[in-house]
Amino acid sequence: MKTLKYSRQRESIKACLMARNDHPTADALYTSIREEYPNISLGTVYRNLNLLVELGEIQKLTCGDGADHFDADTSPHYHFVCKKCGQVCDLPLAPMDDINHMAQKHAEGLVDSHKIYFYGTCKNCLENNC
Amino acid sequence: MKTLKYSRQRESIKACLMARNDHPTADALYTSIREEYPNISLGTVYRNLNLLVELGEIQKLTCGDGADHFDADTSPHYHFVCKKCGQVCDLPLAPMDDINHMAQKHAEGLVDSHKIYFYGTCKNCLENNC
DNA sequence: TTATTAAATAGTAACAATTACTACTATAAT
DNA sequence: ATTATAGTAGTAATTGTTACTATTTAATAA
Repeated sequence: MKTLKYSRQRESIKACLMARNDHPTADALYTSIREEYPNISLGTVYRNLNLLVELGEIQKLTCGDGADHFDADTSPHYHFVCKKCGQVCDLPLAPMDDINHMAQKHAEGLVDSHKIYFYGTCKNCLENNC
Repeated sequence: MKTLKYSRQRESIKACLMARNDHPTADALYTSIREEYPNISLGTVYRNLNLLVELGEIQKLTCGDGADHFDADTSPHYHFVCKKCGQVCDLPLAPMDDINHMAQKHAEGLVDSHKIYFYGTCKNCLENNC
């Protein structure tokens, strides 16, 4: 089997993601990591992000703006997406554990998880009439 | 302003989407429309799908499998995505009108809509041990 | 330590989904 | 019919992401 080997790049990617409370795309993360590791490869960022998702250490958000976003917080919570500026942020709404069961009653297959994305206009865009 | 002009291609795209209860990608729709219009262009399919989304006549689903899916039913309802085979289908769970308000209490911006994707294994994949 | 093995990397090429461009066609209003 | 303009087909370009390859690096054992 394939044993995981330490890499400072992977550590840096995870640390960098944990340090921010926005939910950056792979490319945005790549840009900020290059400040510390100027010649890290974009492929390395993508590969490690996917690996970390598989390991369950981070999660991937697909909110509909073309690029995937990443979140170091894997505990169940929801996200708000601004339709004007595209920012993605946490929405501290209590996780609805019951809705998988509610959905299960109406589903033919086996439901094991769900994602909710709320859409609207963020505070900043409201104030600046974007 | 830009006045909308009739096009048989657009009609066909909408009719074709309404006729199916799966939620095809642009490319899948393109394939089936070509049976009737053998030289319709993929760009035309994309352009019209986006136009119909803007007009609010159909909706776009971004469930995380790389390609966008389209749904002719714009009434509020949710979707189930099979993690094995990737099929996307309706989940006839009563729309939760209240959760926008619940989310609003915890959001800084203005919440106006939400999408829920349920994930799991579809009936067919369960039966066939996919 | 050094040698060995396999995982990870940088850099680049390839890929898939989508959009943009352009010359031409079709619709609708005069 | 004429004209103005939206829409199309076909293709090129763009974007986000993955695959490939030669080289480097981490873990393990001699």
